[in-house]
Amino acid sequence: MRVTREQAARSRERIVATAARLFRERGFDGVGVDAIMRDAGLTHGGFYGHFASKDALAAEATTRAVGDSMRRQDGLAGLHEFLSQYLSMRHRDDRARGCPVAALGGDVARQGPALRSALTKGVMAQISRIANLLKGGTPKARRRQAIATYAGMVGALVLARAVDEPILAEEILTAVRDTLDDGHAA
Amino acid sequence: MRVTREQAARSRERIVATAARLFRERGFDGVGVDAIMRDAGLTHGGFYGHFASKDALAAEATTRAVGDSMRRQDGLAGLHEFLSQYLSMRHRDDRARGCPVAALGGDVARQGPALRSALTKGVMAQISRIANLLKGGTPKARRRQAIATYAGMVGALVLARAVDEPILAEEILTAVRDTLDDGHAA
DNA sequence: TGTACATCAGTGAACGCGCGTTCACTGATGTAC
DNA sequence: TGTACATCAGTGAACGCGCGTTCACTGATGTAC
Repeated sequence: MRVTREQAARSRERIVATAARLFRERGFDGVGVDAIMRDAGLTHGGFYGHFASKDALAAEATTRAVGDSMRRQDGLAGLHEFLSQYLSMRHRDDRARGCPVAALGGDVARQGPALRSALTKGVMAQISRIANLLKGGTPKARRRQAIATYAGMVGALVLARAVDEPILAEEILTAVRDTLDDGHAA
Repeated sequence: MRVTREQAARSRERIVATAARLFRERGFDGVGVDAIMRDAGLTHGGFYGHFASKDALAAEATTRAVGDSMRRQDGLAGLHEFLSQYLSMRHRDDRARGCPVAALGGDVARQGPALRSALTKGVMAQISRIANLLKGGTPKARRRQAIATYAGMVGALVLARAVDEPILAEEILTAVRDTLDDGHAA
C-alpha cells in the first residue's frame, strides 16, 4: 500500500541508517538487502524503489557513516579525550557505531569506486581534524604527526578486533593510547 | 585418475599456498573453492578429499601466510629496513604476498575461531619480533613501543590501501615511516 | 619379479541454498475537476 | 469541499546465478600373493 511522501522519505532515511550500522558490523558481503530491509521494518521487494543497487546504497551508507562519525567528535574537548574514546574496549566492541574507516577499510579496496571515494573523504577529514588538534610545529609537521597518530589509532583498533584474547586487545589499545598521548605531550 | 601419494601431497601443498595468496588478495568471501582449485591446477570436486571445509582451509592458509610472512623477515637487518619494506607502495600493491594481518585483520573478527587464533598468533609473533629489534629501556617499555610501532604500520597499510589516491597513499606511508624511524632513533 | 585386485586422488555433474534483482499486484495517497 | 481517477510505496513470489558441498565414476597407484 502506498504511504505518505514524508513517510517514504523516512523509510529511505531508515534504510540508509540501518545499512550504515549493519555494513560496519558485518561487512559489505556479510549483510544482504533482505536483512537491511527487515531491520528497517520493510520487505526486501521495495528496496529498488529507493536505490539503484546494493552498491549504490553501500556508497551512500558509507558516506553517512563517515559523516556521523565526524559529527560525533564535535563534542570532544581535545586529542587526549579523542584518543581515550577511540582506543577503548567499548569502541572495539561496537563496530556498528564506530569508526567506519577501521570497520570497512580492509574491504573497501575490493569494492566499487563510489564506496572507496566515500571512505577516502573520511580519511582526509579525519587527518585534517587531528592536525587541527595538534599544537606547535609547522603545518607540515602537524600534518605528518596527524597521519602517524591516525594510523596508530586505526591499526590499534584493527588489531584489537582481530585478536581473540580480550586481554591482549586491551594491552594493544592501552599501549597505543599511552604512546600517542606521550608523543602529543612532548 | 589416481596419482602418486607424493603428488597428492604436492597438490595439497599447492592448494594451501594458492589459498594463502588468494585469500589475502580478495578476502575470504571474495574467493571460492573453485577459484582456488583452478588456480592450483585441479578441479573443484577434489577439494574435499584434502580438506573438511572451506573454513578449515582458510584456517590453514592463514597459518601458512603468517609463517611465510615471518620467515620473509628473517633476512632483514633491523627495524629501519623492516619499516621501509613494510611501509612501501610495493607492499601496499601486493596484498597477495604481503602482511596477512593487514590483509585479513578486518575480516577475521567475523570468521571462525580457528582462523582468528591463527591470526592472533601472527600478531603476537610480530610484536615479539619488533620488541627484540628495539634497543634500550625495560622489556616492558620495549613491548609497549613494539605494539605502538606495529599498530602504526598496520594502520598505515590499511589506510594506504583504502584510499583511492596513490599520492595520498604514499604520503601516509612516508609520514608513518618517518615518524616511527624518528621515534626509534630517539 | 610378475599378476590380480583393492584403493583412492582427481573428475565433472548435480544439489541446495542464499542473495541480488525483477515484477505483477495492492491499496492508500495525491491530484484534477 | 467532495468525487473519480492516476500515481506509486510497499508487498511477496519468482528468477537466475554463484557458491559450498556431495556423489558416482575413472583409471592409475599401491599391495598382496
